[in-house]
Amino acid sequence: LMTWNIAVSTAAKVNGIAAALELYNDMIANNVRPDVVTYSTLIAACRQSKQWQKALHLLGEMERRCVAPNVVTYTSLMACCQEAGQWQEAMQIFRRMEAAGVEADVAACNSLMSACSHSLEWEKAWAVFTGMQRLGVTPNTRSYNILIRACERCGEWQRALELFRRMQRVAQQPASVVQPNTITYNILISACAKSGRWEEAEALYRDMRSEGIMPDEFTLSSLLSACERSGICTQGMELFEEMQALGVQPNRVCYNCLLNALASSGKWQDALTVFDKMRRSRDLSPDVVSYSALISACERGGEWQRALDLFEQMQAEGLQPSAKIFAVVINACEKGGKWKTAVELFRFMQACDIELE
RNA sequence: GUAGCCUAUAGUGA
Repeated sequence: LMTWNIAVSTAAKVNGIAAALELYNDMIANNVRPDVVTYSTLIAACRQSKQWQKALHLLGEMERRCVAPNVVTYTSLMACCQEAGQWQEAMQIFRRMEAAGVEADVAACNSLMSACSHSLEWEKAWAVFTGMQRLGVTPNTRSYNILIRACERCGEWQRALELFRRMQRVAQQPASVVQPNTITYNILISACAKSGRWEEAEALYRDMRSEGIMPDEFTLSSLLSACERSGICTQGMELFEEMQALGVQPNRVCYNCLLNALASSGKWQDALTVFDKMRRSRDLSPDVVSYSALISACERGGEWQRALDLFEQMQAEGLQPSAKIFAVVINACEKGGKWKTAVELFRFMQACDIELE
């Protein structure tokens, strides 16, 4: 049975829920009785493919086969309720769990809070957090992360910061299971990035470093995104180097963020350098976003010929120019007085069935 | 030795 369960789990991870369900059917055909682990694995896999209905169906099947769900099953089920507005379903599952006499643990509470967070119900998430004490459950790092994220999502920034401070205080207590981590800081930094608060983002990053918490690709891309929105790029370049020295391997998103920051500062030469480095030193192939940023940078610098060359180059690489890229290239040609080319591009765009906003 | 929670609207044109 355990061998089957391992196979189901592996199939779900590698080939998705459909493959896992096939194995499940094979189990039954071979007269192997699936247990609670089998079902929990399958239900957890439904989350990946956002198959909330399938998860519920599996719960029904469990009951039909007289397999009792445990706390892991319910937690996985609640984790399937992260589509907007499904917090009430998650609440129902939680109550059902309690009614079945299954005790909630910290993961179950976290899963419920997370469902509330995705439904933009920070007050509900908060109520769950408060209720944990009553259930004899101690909030952990993830609990705080979820609640901070819930507040941040709902625009309750002050509350998010207060929670963060509380988290830091709780972390000081002996044998505390709470410790701000990379994700905690990433949530806060990306919130700052979204509203272009570079200084605050940078300050958080410095705190993070002084606490000895390692940044990752998300930290870097969030900070670079903050740079872009604040029209700063030299500090972004520095951060890019600094993080590599710390062992962060910038991925494509990081490069794209840096390219965007350079583009919005009009640094097309630097953007070209970064673009080449992305290819050569990291072996990352540029995507439509990369080209979009680079072409914008050239357009802003009046480099219409270069913009056109890049436009051709991306197509030679099999990339389909987006509406934004067409707009930028056409604009570049107009600025360069290349009316004829601009008109040709416009026709080509229409032939590609792309419309401008 | 097998299953669950922060992980994806935590990060780029979107």
